[in-house]
Amino acid sequence: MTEDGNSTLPPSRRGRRPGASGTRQAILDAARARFAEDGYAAATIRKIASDAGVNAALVMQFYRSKDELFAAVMSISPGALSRIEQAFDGPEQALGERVTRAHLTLWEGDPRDSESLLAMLRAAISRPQAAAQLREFIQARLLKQIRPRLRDDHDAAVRSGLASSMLMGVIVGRRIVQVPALAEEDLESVIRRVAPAIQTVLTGGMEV
Amino acid sequence: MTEDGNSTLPPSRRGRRPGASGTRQAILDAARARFAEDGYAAATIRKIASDAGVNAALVMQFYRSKDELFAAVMSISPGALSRIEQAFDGPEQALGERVTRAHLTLWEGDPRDSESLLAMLRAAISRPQAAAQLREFIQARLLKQIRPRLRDDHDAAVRSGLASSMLMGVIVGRRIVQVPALAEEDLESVIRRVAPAIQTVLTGGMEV
DNA sequence: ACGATAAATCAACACTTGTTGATATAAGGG
DNA sequence: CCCTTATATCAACAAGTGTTGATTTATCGT
Repeated sequence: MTEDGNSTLPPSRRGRRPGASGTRQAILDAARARFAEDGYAAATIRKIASDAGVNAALVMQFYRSKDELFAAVMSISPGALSRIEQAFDGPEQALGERVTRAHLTLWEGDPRDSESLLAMLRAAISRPQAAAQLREFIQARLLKQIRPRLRDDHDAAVRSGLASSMLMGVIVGRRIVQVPALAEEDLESVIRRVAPAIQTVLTGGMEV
Repeated sequence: MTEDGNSTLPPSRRGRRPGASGTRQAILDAARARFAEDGYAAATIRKIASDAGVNAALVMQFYRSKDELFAAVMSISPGALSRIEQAFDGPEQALGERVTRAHLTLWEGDPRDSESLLAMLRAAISRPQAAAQLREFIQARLLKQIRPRLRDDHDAAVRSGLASSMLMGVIVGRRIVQVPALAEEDLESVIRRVAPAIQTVLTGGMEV
């Protein structure tokens, strides 16, 4: 006994930890979850650091500011985006159903994407920068796809903007405000109910 | 800057001001606008007080805490609510149009109401209390009206929840995210495009 | 006129936030 | 081995937050 071997003496928790840490990614994951759950303001650096099992100062050393950390979180995988774009291929008769499904599954699918989007949405409500990002997502990505299928640009912009906004509203109702009837309803059933309405907005007549 | 360097010495701006001030209402108005514009967290007592041309401590003396001030702001006038309820009277064929119009005009009408709703929506994203309030607004008020017109309760709840959420989404797109095509479009045109979709959600078939 | 009360400001507290500089430990190349 | 670099913690700052107690000035009932 009295032998101070190797195991009993790591008193100071300071300094670099042994092995490959992967801490940077852990911080990013914690940040994404926190931003999505609490919004930008309420998601403090200290909480994020704590979630990642790390000191707050380290977060600042990796990502230089809270803003840059947020920016690092705000990205949607190209794969998810292409899945949305593909939704526009096919018979126009089922356009609403495909667009609705693509949207809702993106917003409720892989946390890597859905949490980013939720965070973006939450932040868009309090931060102009995030609002601009979401605006671009809603506008450019969808408009690019919808435009060729509709008559004139202005019409296409309004229709696609409305469709995106309404689908976004469904997400807000389900995930944020958590209207009981919506939050409990399963995704497939929601899609079945919403799709015809989106179809109406996208292709339905209004000039009648 | 803006230092008033007049030579007369109007002694100490302290103490009660002459005349009936109406300051209490001014604080409430400033708070409503700030909460709607900045959200709960970013709307500081000091900013609200400054908007009302008053010291921050006075705000605390009138409304005892920031929470109570917020609660005081969160109320929609009975008149506005009854206007919404009336929207459900009439031929079912035009139900979507009336509900859409009632909603959108409420959300974009008298600032007394629309700012409260915007503030509620913004706050719902960061504060569970506000989320519950908005949930109740979306659910109870509308469900009570829609229920008699639809077959079973579950169906009615889901349909009315979806309609409200989608309309809320349109507001978010127009007022918060500010999707250009939507923000620029005038209200009447938006109603004309959205109404058929809401009609579809409320009364349209799904079992087909 | 007087005293109670309401309306207003001031100064400060206790706390949290993002951020920074110093320091400590590990990893890796020469 | 040493020296650089990446990883980690600690302590503290400056700014901003909601909130409070003391104080000053006007209003109103008696």
